Amino acid sequence: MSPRNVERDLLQREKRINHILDSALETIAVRGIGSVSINDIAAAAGMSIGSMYHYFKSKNEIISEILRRGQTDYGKHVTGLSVQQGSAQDKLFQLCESWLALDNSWAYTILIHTARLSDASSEEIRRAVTERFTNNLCPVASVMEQGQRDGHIVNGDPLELAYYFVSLIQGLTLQRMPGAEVPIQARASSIVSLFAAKPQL
Amino acid sequence: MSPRNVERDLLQREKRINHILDSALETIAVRGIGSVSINDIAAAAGMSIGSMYHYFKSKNEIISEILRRGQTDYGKHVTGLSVQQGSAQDKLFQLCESWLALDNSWAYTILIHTARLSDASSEEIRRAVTERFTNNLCPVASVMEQGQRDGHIVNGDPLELAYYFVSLIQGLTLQRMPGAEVPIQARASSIVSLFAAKPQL
Amino acid sequence: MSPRNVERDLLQREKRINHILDSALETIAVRGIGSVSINDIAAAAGMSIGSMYHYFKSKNEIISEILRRGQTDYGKHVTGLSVQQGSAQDKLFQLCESWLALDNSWAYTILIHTARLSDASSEEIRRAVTERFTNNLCPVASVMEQGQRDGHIVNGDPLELAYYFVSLIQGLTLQRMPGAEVPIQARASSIVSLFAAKPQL
Amino acid sequence: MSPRNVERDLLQREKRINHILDSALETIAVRGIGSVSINDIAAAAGMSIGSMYHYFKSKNEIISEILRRGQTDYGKHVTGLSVQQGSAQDKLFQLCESWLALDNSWAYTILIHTARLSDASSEEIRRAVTERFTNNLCPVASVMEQGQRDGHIVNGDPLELAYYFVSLIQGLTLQRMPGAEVPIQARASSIVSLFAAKPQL
DNA sequence: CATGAATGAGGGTTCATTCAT
DNA sequence: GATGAATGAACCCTCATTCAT
Repeated sequence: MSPRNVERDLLQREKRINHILDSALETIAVRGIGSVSINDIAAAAGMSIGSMYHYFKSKNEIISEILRRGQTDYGKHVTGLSVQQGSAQDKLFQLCESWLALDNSWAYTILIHTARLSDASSEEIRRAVTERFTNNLCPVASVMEQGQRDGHIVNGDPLELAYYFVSLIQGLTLQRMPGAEVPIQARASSIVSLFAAKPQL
Repeated sequence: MSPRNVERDLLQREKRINHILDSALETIAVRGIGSVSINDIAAAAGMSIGSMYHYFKSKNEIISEILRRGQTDYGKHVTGLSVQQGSAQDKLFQLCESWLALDNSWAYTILIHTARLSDASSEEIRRAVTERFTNNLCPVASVMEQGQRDGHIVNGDPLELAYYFVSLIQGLTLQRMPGAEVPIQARASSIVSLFAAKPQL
Repeated sequence: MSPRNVERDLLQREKRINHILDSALETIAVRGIGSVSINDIAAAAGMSIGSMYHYFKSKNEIISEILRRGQTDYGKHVTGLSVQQGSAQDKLFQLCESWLALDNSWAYTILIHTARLSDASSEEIRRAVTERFTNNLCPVASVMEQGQRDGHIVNGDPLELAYYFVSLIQGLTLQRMPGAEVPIQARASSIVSLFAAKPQL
Repeated sequence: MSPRNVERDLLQREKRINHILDSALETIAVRGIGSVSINDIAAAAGMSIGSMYHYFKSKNEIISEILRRGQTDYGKHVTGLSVQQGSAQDKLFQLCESWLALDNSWAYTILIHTARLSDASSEEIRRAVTERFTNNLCPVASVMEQGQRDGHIVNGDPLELAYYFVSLIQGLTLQRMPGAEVPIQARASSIVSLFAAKPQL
């Protein structure tokens, strides 16, 4: 009736959506994306199947939204990092560490890769994921640039270096799938040092 | 007793098996591993569903065999490379190039990652894939070692360096999924140079 | 060419048929009729699937033949028993004992019941089995009659008594399915005594 | 929260479950347990295949439930009979009559036997059926005991006598499979008289 | 809005039977 | 005769989605 009710309803809706997405991500992280059904997500969110379809058009949209949220959050995070005080190496080191930690971000990375690899996800999802991935390279590239200006980072196109850096990290993340871990330790300092400037004799 | 040419039958069987595996790989490469059904594979191979089960115990076994074949072949390839004449840098360069080329090996890499990521593949498959992956790191590590002896490759545990090198390449491969390609060029020479020795001043 | 070869061929064929039937019965006895495939029978007989269809028109015919053989053999056995020397009670006792023993005859009984119960067996099989079953009651009925003449067996239509006797035994056999045995001991002497004459006061 | 009438839903669910079980039993009675598919049961119940799996976890569970219901109902029936007024012979007579009538109980008996014989039913089902069968012997045994106290029933372990009595009835039931009936009339009075006391001279 | 029963296409798998060799 | 590869219909079961309540 009153505008306040409408507003409150919208807030309520937003909260529900976030709750569903959180529950879904949690479930997917534990059980894998392929074997998670709408039923499972609904159960995890403590809601009915029907409600899922009030908030999302399809299962695909849920996955899509999880990815969008995750990548957007990561984008903010890495952008924040890039404009911080500190050396480029420190920033790359932090990025490495936070990625190699097997926390939430890890589940996101796996999910992102799965989404891009899987034909279960639509062409549209795959394109959007890739686009955001590419955009998220920019802050890393600017860190590389900063490092080059300071003489700490190897020469070359900063975006290309960022591309290698992120691909390396993501490649490593893949090797750490629970239940199929490669028994080799990855160390952030070693990784960063690969990108260190090579002084000319 | 047996009026059939047993030897020829065995050859025929082997040929059929290879044909199925090839068809399956091709189909998976195009359509993705998750949504490829036995039906699809049978159609691609030009055979009936029932025939699939003459040659393989289950769909899982087909996937499993594709992976085994691919990883074994790659293992031979990289081992051969490691014992060749030539500088370590050349060898890494060749490895890069052959990987970044979007040929068959690319489809294998995707398949391997998907298999490791997907909960559709059984625990057993994931473990076997990871084990072979780890074993295949050894020849690369020996190339790293050779390079270090020659003063061309950066210091550090050779196996760890190999781990980074391969992860980097594989990470890049992921970014090149058809239909979702990151619009950045990866260049083998740049990648190899990350692993180049850093002369001390 | 020569008549002797034809004759020998026929003998060979008969031997093969018996071999198949024996192997099939053995397999069925162990694994149950429902889960035994032509493939299994062929393997047990050490022959090829194709050969099965040289000797039998269908799987149904194999089952059918096993039943026919088994019931015919049993018919001979019980007829022999009925014309032997000895008291009616002794004969019934022997019949009981041989039936309650968990030997080959037990597997036949189960098979017969399964065939009669199962819709997997055709109407035709079921009718044939029932007809042979009914015929095989006659020798038992004649034993009952003998017992009545001697004053040892209860009054009543001998065929009806035989029907009860055999049904009782068969009912008991069912209760002794391996893996689902009723934990009560059946004793031949008690069973026979149910059919003992009831002296009038 | 829930705009639906929860209580009515639960009632509806119960009704549906019973409807499915009834339809399934009917279908099985006509077509046999082995060749009844989920499809058949769904068709008989006028529902979709998917719905079956809303109400039951598996085909096995449907069979299991039919058996449980049937045996439990029978257990109540026979227990009620055993504590009624009347002579033991009357009670056995009634039991015989109700069993030999080719009504619903007949289908249950066949189903029970088939379940115990068939390897299609799981080990678990077979065990449960047998256990309930054994328990259901007790009321019959107590009738036997009553008869012995009154001097109307033959001597011997009451449970063993009950075992024979029930096995006899069940054996007879088997001989009356529609389409394969043994052409001999079974009469309740004759059967009961087999268990009558045998006066000592 | 909330609910969960209903749907049915599609998944992997089995197996009796046929037939070219 | 002997063989076993090939077939394809049928099995049980899953699950994204719809819709009456």
